Amino acid sequence: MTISEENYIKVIYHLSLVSPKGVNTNAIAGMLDTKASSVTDMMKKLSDKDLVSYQKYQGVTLTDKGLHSAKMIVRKHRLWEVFLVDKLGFSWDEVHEIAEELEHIKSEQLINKLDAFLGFPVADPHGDPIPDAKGVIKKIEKQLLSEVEINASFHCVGVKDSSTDFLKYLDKQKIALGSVVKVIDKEDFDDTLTVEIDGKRLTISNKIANNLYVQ
Amino acid sequence: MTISEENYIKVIYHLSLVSPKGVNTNAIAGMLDTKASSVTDMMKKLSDKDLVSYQKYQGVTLTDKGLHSAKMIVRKHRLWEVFLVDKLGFSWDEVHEIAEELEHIKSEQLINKLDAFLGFPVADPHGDPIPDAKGVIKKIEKQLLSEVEINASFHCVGVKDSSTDFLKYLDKQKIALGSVVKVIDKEDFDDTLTVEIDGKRLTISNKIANNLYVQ
DNA sequence: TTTTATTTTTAGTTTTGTCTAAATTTAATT
DNA sequence: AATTAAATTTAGACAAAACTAAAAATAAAA
Repeated sequence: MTISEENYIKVIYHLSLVSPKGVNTNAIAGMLDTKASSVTDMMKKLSDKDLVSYQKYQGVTLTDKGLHSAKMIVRKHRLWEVFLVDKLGFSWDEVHEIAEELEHIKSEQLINKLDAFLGFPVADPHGDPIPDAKGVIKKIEKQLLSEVEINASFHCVGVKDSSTDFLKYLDKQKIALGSVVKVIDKEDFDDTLTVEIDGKRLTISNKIANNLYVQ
Repeated sequence: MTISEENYIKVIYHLSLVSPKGVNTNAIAGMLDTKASSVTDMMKKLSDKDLVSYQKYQGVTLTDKGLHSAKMIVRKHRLWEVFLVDKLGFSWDEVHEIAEELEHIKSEQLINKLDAFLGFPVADPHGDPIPDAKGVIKKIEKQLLSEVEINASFHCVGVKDSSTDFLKYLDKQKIALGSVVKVIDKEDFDDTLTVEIDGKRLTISNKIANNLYVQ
C-alpha cells in the first residue's frame, strides 16, 4: 500500500464510524483536502485491491481486509502519539502531525516492539482507544461531560475534538486526562456548567462540555 | 524535499566520502538500484534547488546546502538506529531497513527530542558517528583490526561492512562493540589472525579483520 | 412529475519519478 | 591519431496521483 492509499483507507475508516451505511465521495475529498474526481479514481483502485467495496454513486465501505488495514494504521498512529508524549515529552496538541507521518512506517515488528516498550497502552494521549495487534479495540466506557448528572464526580478520559485550540484551552485550565471533575451546577438558559476540576472551581461553556469525555 | 530527493542526496554524500572530487552517475544509479538516465534527470532537479553542483559528464558534488541536508538525514538515520537497538531491543543487523524509512520523517523538533531521550549518543549501533544538531561530526579514532600491531589490546568500536552476513557472523562469535580484542599472532602467508576476544581465543580471516574497527 | 440543484463520474491534462532506446561525450586501446 | 568501448545524456513514453471541465446520475424542490 502506498502512503496515499493508506490515507484514503484511514479516512474512510473514520467516516464509517459516523456513517456506517456508506461514505460519500465528497466527504472523503473534504477530509483529504482533494477533489471528488481524485477520490473516484482512488476508489476504483482500492476496489480492485479488495480494500473497499464500491458501487458508482452509492458510496463506499471498507471490506474486511480494508477494515483490518485501517485499524493497523490507526494503531500505529496512536502508539506513536503515546511515544511522543510519554517518552519524548511532546504535549498532546503537538503530536498529531508527526504521527501522521510515523503511521506509514511499514515494519510490523517495529510497531509490536514499540507497543511493548510503551507498556501496551489502551488509549492514546487524547483518550482514543488503541487497537491491539489483532485489531481488537477495547471499548472505553465514556460520556460527554455535557450529558452527565449534576453533583456526581468523574474522571476525564478523552476529548471528542482534538484540535490544537481546544487542547490548548484544556492545558490553560489545567484539565488533563485523569483530572477529577465534579459537576456543581448547570445553567438552564445555555447549559453552562459550574464544575470543580481537581478541587478548583471553574465555569465551562456547553461547547467545551460537549467535547470532553468523562467516566 | 521529497523522499526520493533525500535518498539521492544521502547516496551522493556517502559516495563523496570515497570520491570527493565528484561522484559518477553510474555509481549513484548502482546504489539506488535505478538507471543512469534517471540519475541525470534528478541531478538537474537537485542542481536547480542548489543542493548539488553538477556539470554534464563531469560528475556531481554536494553544495554546502546539500551537504547539510545530507548530514541531517544521516543524523536521523543513525539516531533512529540507536533507538531501535537500545530502546526497542532490535539486533544491529535488523535496524538498517527500518531506519531507511524513519530517516524521512520531517520534524526537526522530533529528532532533537529523540537525541536527548537517547542521551546524545555519538555513534550508532555499528560504530558510525552521529552528526549533532548543527551537522558537526565528532571523529572517532579507529584502526582496522587488520592493521594493528601484534600483542596489543584494543576495543571494538565499529564495523566497516555492515551487511547482515557480517553482523550475524560477529554475533555468532560473540563479538560486539566494546569487546576487548588482543592480537596474538598473524600468519604471514594469508594474514590470518589469532586473537583473544573477551578472553576467548579465536582465528580470524583477513577479510574479517579488514572490516572491524578497533581503538 | 417535471425542473433544478447537488453529487458523482468521465475524459483529458499535469507533475514526479521512473523507464527504454538512441545519441552524444569522454575514456581507453590499438 | 583513429577507432572502439564505456559512461552519460537526450528524447520520448509510462504509471501514480493529482487536477479541470464537462457529462451523467441522484436527490431535492417546485
